[in-house]
Amino acid sequence: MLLKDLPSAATVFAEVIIPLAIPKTYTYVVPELLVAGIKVGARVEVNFGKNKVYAGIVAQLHQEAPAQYKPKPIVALMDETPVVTTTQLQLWQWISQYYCCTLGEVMNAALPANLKLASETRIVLSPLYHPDLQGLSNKEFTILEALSHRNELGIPDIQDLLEQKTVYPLLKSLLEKQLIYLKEDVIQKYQPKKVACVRLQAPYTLESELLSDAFELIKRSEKQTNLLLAFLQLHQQQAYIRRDDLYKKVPNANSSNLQALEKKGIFEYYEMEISRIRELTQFNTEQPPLSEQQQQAITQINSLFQEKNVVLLHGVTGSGKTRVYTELIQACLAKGGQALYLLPEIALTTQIILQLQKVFHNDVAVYHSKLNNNERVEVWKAAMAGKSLILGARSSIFLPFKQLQLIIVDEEHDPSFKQNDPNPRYQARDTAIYLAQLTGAKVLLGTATPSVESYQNVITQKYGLVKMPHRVSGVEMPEVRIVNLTEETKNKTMQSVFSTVLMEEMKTALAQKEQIILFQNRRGYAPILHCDTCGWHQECVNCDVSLTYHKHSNRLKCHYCAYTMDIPEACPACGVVGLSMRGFGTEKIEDEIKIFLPDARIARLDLDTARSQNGITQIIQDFEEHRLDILVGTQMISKGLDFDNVSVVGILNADQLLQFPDFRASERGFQLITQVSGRAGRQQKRGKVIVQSYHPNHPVIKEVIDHDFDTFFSREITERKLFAYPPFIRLIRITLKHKRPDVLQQATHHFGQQLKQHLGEWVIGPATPYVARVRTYYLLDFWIKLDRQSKKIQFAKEVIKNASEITKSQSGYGSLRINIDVDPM
DNA sequence: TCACGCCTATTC
DNA sequence: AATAGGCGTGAG
Repeated sequence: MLLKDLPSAATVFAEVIIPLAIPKTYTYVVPELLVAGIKVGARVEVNFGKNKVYAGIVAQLHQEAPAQYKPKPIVALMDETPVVTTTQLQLWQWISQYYCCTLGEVMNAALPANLKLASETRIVLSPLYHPDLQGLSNKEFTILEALSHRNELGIPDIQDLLEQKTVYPLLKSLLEKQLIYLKEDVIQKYQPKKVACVRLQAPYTLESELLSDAFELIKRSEKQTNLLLAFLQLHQQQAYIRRDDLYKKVPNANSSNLQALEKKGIFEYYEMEISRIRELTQFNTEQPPLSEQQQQAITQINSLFQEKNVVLLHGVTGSGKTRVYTELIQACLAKGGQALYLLPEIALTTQIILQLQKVFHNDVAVYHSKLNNNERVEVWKAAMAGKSLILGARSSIFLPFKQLQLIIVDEEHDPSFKQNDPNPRYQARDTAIYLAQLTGAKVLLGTATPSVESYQNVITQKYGLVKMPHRVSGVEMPEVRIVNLTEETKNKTMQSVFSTVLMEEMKTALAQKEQIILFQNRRGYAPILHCDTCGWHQECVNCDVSLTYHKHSNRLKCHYCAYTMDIPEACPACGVVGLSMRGFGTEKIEDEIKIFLPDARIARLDLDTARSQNGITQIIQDFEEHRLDILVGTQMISKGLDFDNVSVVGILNADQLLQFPDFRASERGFQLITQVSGRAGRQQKRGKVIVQSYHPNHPVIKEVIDHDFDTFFSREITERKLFAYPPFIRLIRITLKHKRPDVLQQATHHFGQQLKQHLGEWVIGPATPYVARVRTYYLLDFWIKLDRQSKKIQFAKEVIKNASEITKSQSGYGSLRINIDVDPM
């Protein structure tokens, strides 16, 4: 070995997180030139694999040379200051360990796309190319042809061009013939937003008397004079003047007028980097005074925070929890802390954003999935710079907080805090509690319907509890009435899907110009297209579910994958013409109301109507401002919306809400019905809730009617204990997926044996899940029930990881997918 | 005979 | 996750 190959004693190595689903960090040499500048938490450009370039995050720096291999060098540093704090790295580590996924997957979820880096192989034409070249294959020629028209192509472009996936051999041969080059570009994607602005040129300044000279200079041009006047006027209100603002102020001015001013040495143009975080111009700091109940709650929360890190605020719908939050946030900010306000994505409507912006002005930044990438980076940087309040959905726990002192998790019970599908399958509420431990912050969980887990933590004294049992300003809880659908059907008093009682209440409400919400947790028109003769019904070709009929598109749609198809004219099984519809969804309800109440203004809020951009906001705003009388919706309408004129809420089929195929059925049902009911009667008047059900004696329905959370909880917790479900045990679900059912069977057997060998009777399964095939993959589940000692849990996770490694490495099981879901919901 | 597709190992 | 290399199958 040559002397120069020997690592000197001072050689520095970096452990780098690569944004992929690979289990470890990778070790790179830090070239001597970069040693001084490299930092933990900063991004570095590294080569990975044969010819890939990634932006990795430095997780650790050390001097232990790896013995087994010669590490590659870091290509370049991408940041002078870290983009990720050490606290975040600790959080990532915890998530990857607790939720059984790789650090790379956490990194992918945590980092806004623009802070990641794209390694895009671009193909460029070589000057050696000539159109008359001989000896090229058709495909090679096609590529070169395309390149001579466009000067650059990506791999996906070429795949599209040739309509085939494997293009690499072709490119390789072209590379060997030196007809193309590869341009391996690492592209920095984030671009600050810039706007064209105008300022005074030296020697002119705002106050100087020289300005009169300027006016003198342009006195013959009315437009130029107006422009200068407009400029001075705008300067009273804002720090910088956009060119577009000037045009708005002086509508008849054009660019030649401005250019004239520039030529005369009065104005000059410059590019200003502006923030994409929308700035609010209207201020209104006045908050309503605290009610006695709110004041008490705040006092209790603060005193509980002395001894507990987490407090549960159990306040009925309409008790004014938000006002309590704002008070606590203000106190936190006053101490120089940052606060994070987490809530379900769908509840992040303009309603709550505006409400908080009115109090906190530009101290609020909003972070959610609808932001574009540049906006995300700006919120990221704002958080790092110490932005006071971040309002955000699930993923905002990943922001780089500097001084986090308070986390509020609103609608704490909401299942959407759990990410279910791609890794990391994390529960944002639980992760937030861990994050708070890292930063020394306090956590307030707020809800009208606490999750069984959280409430059990109250019972065991782990969390503090504060109650707000009354609605603001003495409004009564809504009156909940139950309608027995079995009887109504028997007595033929149903009008389509509406009972007489509901119909009458709706008519009364409309007559008094009050609004109505109808809740049906099923979208589409009819969930089943059914042949009455032979019993056939249409299933999805990719999944084990029946297709839902959507009237709007007049097609059958799968709610698990993207599949849609035309309606068969006749039954494909027996040939009888005329299939009938079974069941009903939001779309049908909307249609039916139009028949019975033709004058009512109706809108529908579900995944189908909300998909179109701004859909949700528009519909909610219309409803708020009384341009609509009736809102029909799925569970979307149950989340954090406050309307002040709703007097009737109808739940069309409560049984459906109690039929979730798992142990959380009752909990979900109780939460949904209570939350939807809570939309009724919020200002002066007591609202009415009509619950239609075939099983009016179901205990959960009784408990909802009585607004009796305590009875619900004690009954539910007894059952959870009896049947060994969370919160008494810890649950891990492992799903195995394969396109071929026989292979899946074998692999599952193999995998199950290993699990059972180490975990014994803790392993349940394999069991066929509720939907046994999704997107052409067959599924089988294992459930692991563990007692809550952390040692055992850690051991079980190791066993699961090993078993999946071993099973996947077995020949024939290469394309087997194994998903591990810790604390599934 | 080579091209394509499927499977497997590997990535510092 | 991405991808190169190994090996088995099919049309010229």
